[in-house]
Amino acid sequence: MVVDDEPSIRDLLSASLRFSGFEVLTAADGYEAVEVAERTNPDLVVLDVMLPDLDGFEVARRIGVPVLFLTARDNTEDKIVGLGVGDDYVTKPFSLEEVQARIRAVLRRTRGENTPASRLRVADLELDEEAREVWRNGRQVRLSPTEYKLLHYFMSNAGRVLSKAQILDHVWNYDFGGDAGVVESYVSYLRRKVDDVEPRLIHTLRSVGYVLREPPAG
Amino acid sequence: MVVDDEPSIRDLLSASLRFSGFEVLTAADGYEAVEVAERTNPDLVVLDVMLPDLDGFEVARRIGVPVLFLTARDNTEDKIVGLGVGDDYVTKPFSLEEVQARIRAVLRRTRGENTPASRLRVADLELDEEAREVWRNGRQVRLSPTEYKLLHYFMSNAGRVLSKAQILDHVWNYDFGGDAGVVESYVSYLRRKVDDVEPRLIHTLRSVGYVLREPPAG
DNA sequence: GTGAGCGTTCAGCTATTCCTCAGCCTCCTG
DNA sequence: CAGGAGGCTGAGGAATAGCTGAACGCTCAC
Repeated sequence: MVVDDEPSIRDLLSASLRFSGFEVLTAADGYEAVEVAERTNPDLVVLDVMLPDLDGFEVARRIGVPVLFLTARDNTEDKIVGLGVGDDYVTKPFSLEEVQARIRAVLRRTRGENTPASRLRVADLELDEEAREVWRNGRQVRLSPTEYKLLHYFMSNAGRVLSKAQILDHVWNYDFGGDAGVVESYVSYLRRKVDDVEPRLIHTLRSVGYVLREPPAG
Repeated sequence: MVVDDEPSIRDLLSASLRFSGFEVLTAADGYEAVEVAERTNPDLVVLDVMLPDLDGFEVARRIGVPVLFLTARDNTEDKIVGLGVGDDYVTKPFSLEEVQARIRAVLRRTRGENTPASRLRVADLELDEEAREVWRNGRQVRLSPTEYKLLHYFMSNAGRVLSKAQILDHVWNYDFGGDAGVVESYVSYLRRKVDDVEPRLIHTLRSVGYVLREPPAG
């Protein structure tokens, strides 16, 4: 369930989550959130701390399911203490990759240990979501947060062609004002760090985008 | 079994204990506690001294299973010590690490000596829960209470990435109002005391958190 | 009362990271 | 083959997260 009073945020999140295969309900304020949660018992609630009526914490306390808080990065950032066990928070403005990663982490934590180890693999490139580690050709690679998010996006969409605009929308914060040049920079960083051996996995499709995939045998 | 009339405390404790693998029942007042305890015969009861109906001492007397008392840091604390009731106690506000440590200690004591010596180990870093002793590289290290709790939390979650918020929620009291800077300070203390030799075990994941683990061979 | 140990805050410093930009390269087209 | 659009990447400046020494109270034991 997604709870935010700003429709743009609500739509952004629910569309992105639905696309990733989640079933999503939404609520625009605290009372509606409590009501819907009690009726449907969602697995997880993405919850803005700042709601017009009830405080986000109050909502969380009342509905008693795992929560991922959304909070502004201003003065109150550090006030997010007293999270329930397994809960987490993300600061606005966020990136969709960030939110989805946190959601999966919370679900993994609260659903118990039966969740399979989350490990993405394409050829000899491996990414461990839990440990946040990346390996290429048996060698561990150190990535900065943005590099990691970008590679994660590539790997969870391996074989799919991604335009720079798509990449920007998922990996960068939703308020990012710059142009797509930054994507080129980070693709360049990634190539140097994880794609400097054969077979090359990150391919440029001129004036279309990029794709990460194992080249065909031929 | 967790007995407290405040829902937030009840939820905090039961979620945390469930996550650690305990089976948890809850009760909100004294009569319910006695009733549930008689029916289910729990291994241990975490019991608030101050209940709306029955006195916590009275509940403990009636149900006759090992008890960990929760109490305010006031004269009832002295009462517990004076009466010699209960098997141990923790003062509110507590930290989850504290409560879990006490629970395990009580269970170890009341279940007899068959419990294996609880000793955590990561590389040449060792922690003896019973003796509350820490060794690195064959050398014993003296830690303050908070340093010990933090290291214990790290070691029981070795290999798992922990955010500062998570650390704050487990190691610090639930009413702690400060910001996450204090975690950085304590990580710094720990590094100086137990992580000043190779291989380094406490690793910073910038803008994500920390992880304690043996660095991979690669 | 006094001193030691402890918890917490804070500020200066360092290292990392992010982003922009400009120049060069590559590919495509005519 | 010339030109241009699109792409690549090194350099650099600004912002940020994290580290740590120092200071300040608080508690507790003596």
